[in-house]
Amino acid sequence: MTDASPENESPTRALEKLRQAGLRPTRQRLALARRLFAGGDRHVTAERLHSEALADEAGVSLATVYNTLRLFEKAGLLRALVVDAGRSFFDTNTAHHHHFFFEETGALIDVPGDSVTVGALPPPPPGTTITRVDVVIRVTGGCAEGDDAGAR
Amino acid sequence: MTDASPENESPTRALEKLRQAGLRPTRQRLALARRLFAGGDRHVTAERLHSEALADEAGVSLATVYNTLRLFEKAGLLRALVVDAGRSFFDTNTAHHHHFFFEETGALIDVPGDSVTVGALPPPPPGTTITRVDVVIRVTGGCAEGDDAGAR
DNA sequence: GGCTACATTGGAATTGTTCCAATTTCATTG
DNA sequence: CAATGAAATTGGAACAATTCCAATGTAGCC
Repeated sequence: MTDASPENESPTRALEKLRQAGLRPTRQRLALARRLFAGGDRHVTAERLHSEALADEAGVSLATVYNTLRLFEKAGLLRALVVDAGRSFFDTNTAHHHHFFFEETGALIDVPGDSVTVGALPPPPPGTTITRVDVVIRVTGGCAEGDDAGAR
Repeated sequence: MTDASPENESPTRALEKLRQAGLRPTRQRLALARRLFAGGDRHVTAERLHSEALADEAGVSLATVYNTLRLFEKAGLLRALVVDAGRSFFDTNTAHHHHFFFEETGALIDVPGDSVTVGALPPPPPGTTITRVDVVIRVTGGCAEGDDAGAR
């Protein structure tokens, strides 16, 4: 990741995401967006993203990581989710889907495809609307290998 | 849930819970257990239980509330759940069930009966075992009235 | 009653996150 | 290309929830 090479596509994907959300493409945001959206779907904590981003040319402060993550979330680029006490994960997959959570390692991975089906939903309490249904499948054992394994 | 005691008074129920879990029935534990198990199912945060317990004759410190909640959880008397960033709820209903979460108020209530059915579960990642499946139905609007409404 | 192991406690320490005021960068316009 | 105002970034302080710790208190047993 030197200067923006015109023919390289990964830097462009990040930029596109920012444009699409109408956010000013600053150096820091690009660095973070690149880490978030370059590969496949990810589940990151702020701390982890920060420590990764320290390696990037443009240093990014922890405060900015938090600002940016919340910003991206508001812009619909990320989905926040809380599974474990005292930590938020940000999921780059904003489509409707569910998760496996490895209790030992604290890792989180997507449940493949539509292999979880929530049958009949109960009627929401009067006057309320369902915004989202989260299914978390907690598992133990095995050596979990999500993209966040070892984050604990 | 299994054995009905001869004289099920609320104070006794708490004592029974402690006995059944093999925990020493101290004044503080009894006070907390009474608040937790006297009525129907509850979802409390440590802070809330603490502020309630301050009204009891035997004052209970916040540290003890935390100790006790974790202890009760380990003993299977409570189930911890995390829905919102930075707060744990303790659920007195340890049976398998799911929740509505009111995004505005931060309240949590049980989903009635078995009205949520999780259809086919995906195979857990190799080498792991499913310990639990949590379904959280997030709702907005309406004036949420769980037993924790206003806790925010 | 006295012993010992376990409980409780206040307060300090930790952790994850937000807030804030000062500085830097971005994009625009002259 | 320099000046300019708005928006972004930053370090560090502030915060909230929780855990840790060492000192003190209590339950249950001989």
